[in-house]
Amino acid sequence: MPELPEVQTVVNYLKQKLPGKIIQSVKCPNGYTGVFENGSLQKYNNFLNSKVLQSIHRRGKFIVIELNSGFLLIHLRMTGKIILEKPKSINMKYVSFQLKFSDASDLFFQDIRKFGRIYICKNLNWLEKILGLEPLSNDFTSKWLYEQLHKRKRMIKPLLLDQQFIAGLGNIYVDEALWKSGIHPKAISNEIGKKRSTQLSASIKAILNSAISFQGTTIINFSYGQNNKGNFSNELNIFGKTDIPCPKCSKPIIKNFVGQRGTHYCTKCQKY
DNA sequence: ACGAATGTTGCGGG
DNA sequence: ACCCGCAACATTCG
Repeated sequence: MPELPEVQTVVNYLKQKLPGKIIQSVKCPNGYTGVFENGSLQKYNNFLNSKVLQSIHRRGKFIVIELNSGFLLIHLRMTGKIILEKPKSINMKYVSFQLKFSDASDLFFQDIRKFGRIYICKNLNWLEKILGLEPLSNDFTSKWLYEQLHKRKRMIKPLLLDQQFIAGLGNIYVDEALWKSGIHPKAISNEIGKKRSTQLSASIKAILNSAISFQGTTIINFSYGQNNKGNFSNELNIFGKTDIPCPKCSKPIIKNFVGQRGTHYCTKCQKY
């Protein structure tokens, strides 16, 4: 259930391992062909065969692998996991995508819930169309955020989760950022003042950067490489802390649904 | 034992 | 434009 920091962590890991590898073939070990977002296994084989993996970066929650011609993208969704060194006990039942490289190594995409998707494309124009601003980019300023919040009239939490608005935030970090900036998850975007809006943009950047430095958050099953876990779990203030005293005011933290997403917040610290 | 919930996203409908 | 409900799927928790 990777969000921006987890995807960045995976990308940082892949960067040291993948560049230079040459694809020999594509497999779908468990037969779940729904993993191929744009075409059949046959088409993926045709497109990827003999391609050289070059640079790797993150855009939103997408892992973008640049090939010598075209791109290979991976979206982990809820339970997707990339494994490079084959463990003795890998359960191929959950591996829906596999790359075999010319040096006899492999990339396994293991995905228990099968929501993850693999994309192939010639360019990234379509991606830029569907994704909003990168929250860690220089363009994401307090001024930008304030203006954007006031152009709309939406509940702040669903808005922050909207990938077309800001790319990369998910349930954990939105809850954390709203708590840190004292904003109620149901607050209406254009009613958030300059001060808290500025606080929000700063909180988003600070939390994401901190989470990246801790290799992300593992709650249930995020891991990368050889089962490395994210260490930001210990740094969470609000997510998953139902009934635990708020670190700021000691009032027990509430969990409710906001826009169909489980949402943690403090009714004393977070105001409309 | 069974229904509900899980960190994601996309769709259709109002 | 936006919100809601539900869908994809498997596992775990209460």
